Amino acid sequence: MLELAILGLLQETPMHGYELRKELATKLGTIRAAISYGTLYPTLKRLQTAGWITESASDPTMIPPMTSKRGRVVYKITADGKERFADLLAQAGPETYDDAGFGVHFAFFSRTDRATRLRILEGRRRRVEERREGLRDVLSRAAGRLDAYTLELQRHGLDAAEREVRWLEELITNERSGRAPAGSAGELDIPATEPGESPPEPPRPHQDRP
Amino acid sequence: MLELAILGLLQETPMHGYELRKELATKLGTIRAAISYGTLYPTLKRLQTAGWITESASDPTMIPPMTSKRGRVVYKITADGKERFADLLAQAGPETYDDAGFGVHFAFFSRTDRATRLRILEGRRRRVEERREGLRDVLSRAAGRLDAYTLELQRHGLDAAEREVRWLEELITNERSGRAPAGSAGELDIPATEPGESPPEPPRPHQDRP
DNA sequence: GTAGCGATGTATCGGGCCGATACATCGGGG
DNA sequence: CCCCGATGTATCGGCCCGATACATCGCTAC
Repeated sequence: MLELAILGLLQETPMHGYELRKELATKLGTIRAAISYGTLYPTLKRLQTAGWITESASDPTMIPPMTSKRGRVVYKITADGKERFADLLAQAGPETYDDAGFGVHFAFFSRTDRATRLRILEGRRRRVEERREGLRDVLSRAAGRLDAYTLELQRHGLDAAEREVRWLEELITNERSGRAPAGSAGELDIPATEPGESPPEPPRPHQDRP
Repeated sequence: MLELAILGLLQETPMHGYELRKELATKLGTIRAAISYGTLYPTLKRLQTAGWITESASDPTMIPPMTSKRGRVVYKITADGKERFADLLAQAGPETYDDAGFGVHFAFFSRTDRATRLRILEGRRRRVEERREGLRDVLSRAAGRLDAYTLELQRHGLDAAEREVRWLEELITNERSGRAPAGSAGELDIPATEPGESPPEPPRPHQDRP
């Protein structure tokens, strides 16, 4: 999961670990509060070993001071890494539909073609619906067996599940009719890839108002 | 976290692993789908080593057949284990306020005294409020920097956070005025603690839902 | 000036939890 | 009679986390 997120961010611009962590935190703030360094650095090492990213010392953005005793390490995505990123984005395993997996995929939807977006949204919807049904079962069948607080917890969970299904339904409808999310702001932004890199991102059929 | 949940369930009645997993799934269905055996069995071993639970072979509920080649293993909580459970229930570290930690604690609120309940609810509220503020910041300050999908994700997360704060607020109010959750069903059940232990579980008024 | 402090920055270690996998028994339906 | 799905116990590799350690930079306070 982290792999996908890191590759995605490095595709926009090279970064060092600390920066990466902050970007991760704002981009995936809904999913996980902040990635631990105990996760980040080993993962970066792993990606490097696999050849998806490369490490280059000292950073040009820090021009004047920085006597560089121990320079920061800047990570950059490779061609193989970009390929890997595209693969991860498009392919959907079961882990694509849990909270974390879905969140990461969704966060990079602007780099995903519409067919894949729909596939993922529908997969996620199915997942949440199953969860919702499970909770309904518990609340109807096992109601007498559980104490008031446990029941309240289930009720709150059920409410959240129902709400998410509705949210997903709305997103799916929008996708089908060729609209961007909905949003109050949000430019079409992020060119990121050089011209002539990937076929995705269909004509971008504008977006009309809510 | 799992430790607390297992101790809590075994306090009600002895069980074997498979059963434990199912109970865990229904009681904590909102928190984690189903606990993995790769987690459960090592944890049970750990609890056993620590002396909180004991393992006894073959199960009386399976009276007639069961030629018992490899009997099921029934786990039972010890006196030390009950003490440990009480400690874990009352003490609140930072991990008590994340999604999983809070969920488990809340699920055992009927075994917790009111003061602790309030402390935990307020701690959780603070946590969720921080998260909410973080999301608001991103949405106002970094809005132009993020694509439409990422923004939509943040918006949805913000909505969920606001909703949870309201939910917690309601629960806190109820606690202060000496009411149980709200519930549609759910007996006062589970004596569990010997008489003369805690004052909790006051009467239960009502409150409707939409 | 210098001492502390908070932000920036890289890195490791022990441990919890997960998914995949293996293996074994039991009741029932085809 | 045989296979299948539910019941049941158990291990292994691997991801990810929190705690910890260490070093530099720019700022404020004394």
